[in-house]
Amino acid sequence: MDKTPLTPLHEWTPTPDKAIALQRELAPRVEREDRIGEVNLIAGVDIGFEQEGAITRAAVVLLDWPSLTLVDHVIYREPTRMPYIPGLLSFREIPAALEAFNKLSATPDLVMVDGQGIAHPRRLGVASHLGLWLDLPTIGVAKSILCGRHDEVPEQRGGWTPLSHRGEVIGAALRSREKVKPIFISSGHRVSLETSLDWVVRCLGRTKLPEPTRLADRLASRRGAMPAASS
DNA sequence: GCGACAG
DNA sequence: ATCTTGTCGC
Repeated sequence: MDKTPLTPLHEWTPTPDKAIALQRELAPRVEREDRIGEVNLIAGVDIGFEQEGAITRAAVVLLDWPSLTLVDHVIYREPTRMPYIPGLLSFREIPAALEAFNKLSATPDLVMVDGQGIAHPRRLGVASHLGLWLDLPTIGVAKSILCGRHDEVPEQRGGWTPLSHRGEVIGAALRSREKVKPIFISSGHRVSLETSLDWVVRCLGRTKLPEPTRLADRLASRRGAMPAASS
């Protein structure tokens, strides 16, 4: 495996062409097979914005497995560095996400990210990119598709259909809840698609999004209160 | 050249 | 992503 240090995004705001070149360079380093140990802590990550998008707000929640109890949570704010460009989302969100991660009280064994993993034009969505940086198993949990297509999704909860792009299965459309539009799961780093689906389903409450992502979402967008931390 | 387009 | 209240249905 390539051990070359990754380019530090926090001190570099790339132009679109440079960002794309970096994605092509990093994509081969993403591991799509399982390389995940015992899971006791699962993290959820999401980014929100304030003041017309001028401020980026990163939120990370840490949940205990299997109780799915909130163990810790962090919110980190900083000036927004880059505009949103489809396909280059990681360059806009990762710097803030990493800062939030550094303030976490413990290192998670698995991370669920709001966005695509390898279900990306160059196979390096935000979940994969973040996984490389953290060198942790990550799963992409997206609410809509960036690229790829799929057939009808089974109606029952837990049913899924492969998401394909250019003749390759890059993820899955998952019915996380009956009678609700599916969510899109893809391996981020060090977790296979099958294992990703297992974990997402196991973390589902009676809501559309799995707990890690759902809670990070609430924190990042300033809605509702967080369940009391246990300990 | 014409759409599509994570958050 | 964000602006935003109530409301229909399981």
